[in-house]
Amino acid sequence: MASQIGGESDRGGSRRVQRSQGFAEEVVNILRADIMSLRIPPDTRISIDHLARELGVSQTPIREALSMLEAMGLVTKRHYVGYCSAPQLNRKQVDELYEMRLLLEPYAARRTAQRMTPELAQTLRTLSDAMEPRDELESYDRFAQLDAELHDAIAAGSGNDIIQESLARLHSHFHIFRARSHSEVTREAYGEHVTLVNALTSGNADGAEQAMREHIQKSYDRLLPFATA
Amino acid sequence: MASQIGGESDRGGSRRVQRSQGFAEEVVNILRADIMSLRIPPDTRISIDHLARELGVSQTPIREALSMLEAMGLVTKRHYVGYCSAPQLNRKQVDELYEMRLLLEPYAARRTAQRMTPELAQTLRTLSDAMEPRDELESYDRFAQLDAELHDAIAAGSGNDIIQESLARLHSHFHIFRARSHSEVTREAYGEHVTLVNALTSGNADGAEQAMREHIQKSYDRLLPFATA
DNA sequence: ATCTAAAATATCATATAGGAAATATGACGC
DNA sequence: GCGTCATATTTCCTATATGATATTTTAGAT
Repeated sequence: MASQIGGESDRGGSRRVQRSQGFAEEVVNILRADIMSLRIPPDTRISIDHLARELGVSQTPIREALSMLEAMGLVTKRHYVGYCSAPQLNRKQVDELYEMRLLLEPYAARRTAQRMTPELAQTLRTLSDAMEPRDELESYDRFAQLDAELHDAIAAGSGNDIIQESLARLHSHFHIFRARSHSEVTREAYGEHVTLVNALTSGNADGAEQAMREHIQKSYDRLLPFATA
Repeated sequence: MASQIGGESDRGGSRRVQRSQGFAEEVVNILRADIMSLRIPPDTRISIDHLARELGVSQTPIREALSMLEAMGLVTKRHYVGYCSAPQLNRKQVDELYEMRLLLEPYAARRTAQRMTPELAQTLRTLSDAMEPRDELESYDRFAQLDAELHDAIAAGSGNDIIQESLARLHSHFHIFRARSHSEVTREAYGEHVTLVNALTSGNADGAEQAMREHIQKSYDRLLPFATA
């Protein structure tokens, strides 16, 4: 078994949930952030009552939150055993993920280019600029966050909410796999993003579709060496 | 307010849950079946404690089940108000759904044709044959069920589990929209399915992809007259 | 008669308690 | 020393109780 999450040791008992809408939703946000940031490593037990004590709420909202995360595929459940964060993606799953991204994202980029507005162009440029690798010490977490926002903005720009939502779901699964990557990776990706955003903001549908396709393929090539199984 | 689900009147108090894995999972299956079969109409209140009394379990597993269904998008939740079955899909959502199907399913059909096995060919033929409109009185529910199984079998045949799962999710949303349809619709769809299965089982990748594309487009044309908003 | 406002009710949200299963611990025999 | 079995503990699963909020009903005034 891997390490245990939910014990009294981590987080020093600080971070309490604050009632915004409901406890369950807040717990979902906390756990999703913890899982996607790898603060909770993959395939790690998540104890209900430890978590309840740590967050200072009862077990009921915790169970609701874990049920939702289970439906999202971010945690798994075994009867009378408990919840686990989702395991690492294996090689086959990474292949499948990129196969699907290649079907959806280039098309979304094409549609977004066709529907481009000045406001969206500004948003894309801002995101792309923020990813410029000016500081070598910049964390990969930040890069991953901005990368996710950029791809989500492009998906949203396509006007198809269902595709956008599906891609967001894929991305959350994908996060579990990502490696803490090196500066050359972010530098390469930056250049591809610039090419992509240029095609998008100029309304070049063919160019945007092609740039997205190449970007995803190169992203796959960069990622593959880190594949475990 | 629309009608109320969960009262003591419907189902005559028969159908009790039987412990197989956990109550929550069983409740999810019951509610999903009820929603997809339109036994629970769209946009209908789902009361927690009524449901708990009806199924003979406490509120906790009910809440877990509803949380999962909410994450799946089959029910919506408002704080301190309760759960509702998802509303009808509007015109835009139907368009988006078919736009995405056209991206995934023809490709899946192509891959499935390339990977065809005798066992899968037999399965597809069996499903296709079962949908032959021999009996005019046959229920549309049964047709929809077989149609879902056929498309799922093709998606599974592609070898890409993530695409298969995504399509299954789309399909469950789609069920909410479907109209109780007429015999000519099932007859048309049957012919298209035969063409599709023939291309698939003969390993004709181009033909399968094209047949799937045309089938989905025609399915869209058949469905559109029923779009509400 | 209609509209407003306050009380009553129904339902949700959370907390707590007890029973059931699985896992961890330790003793015993080989 | 190693494997097996019984016990103890942990953790989960379900049920029930309490408090909070929205909705409905009802009483009163205009």
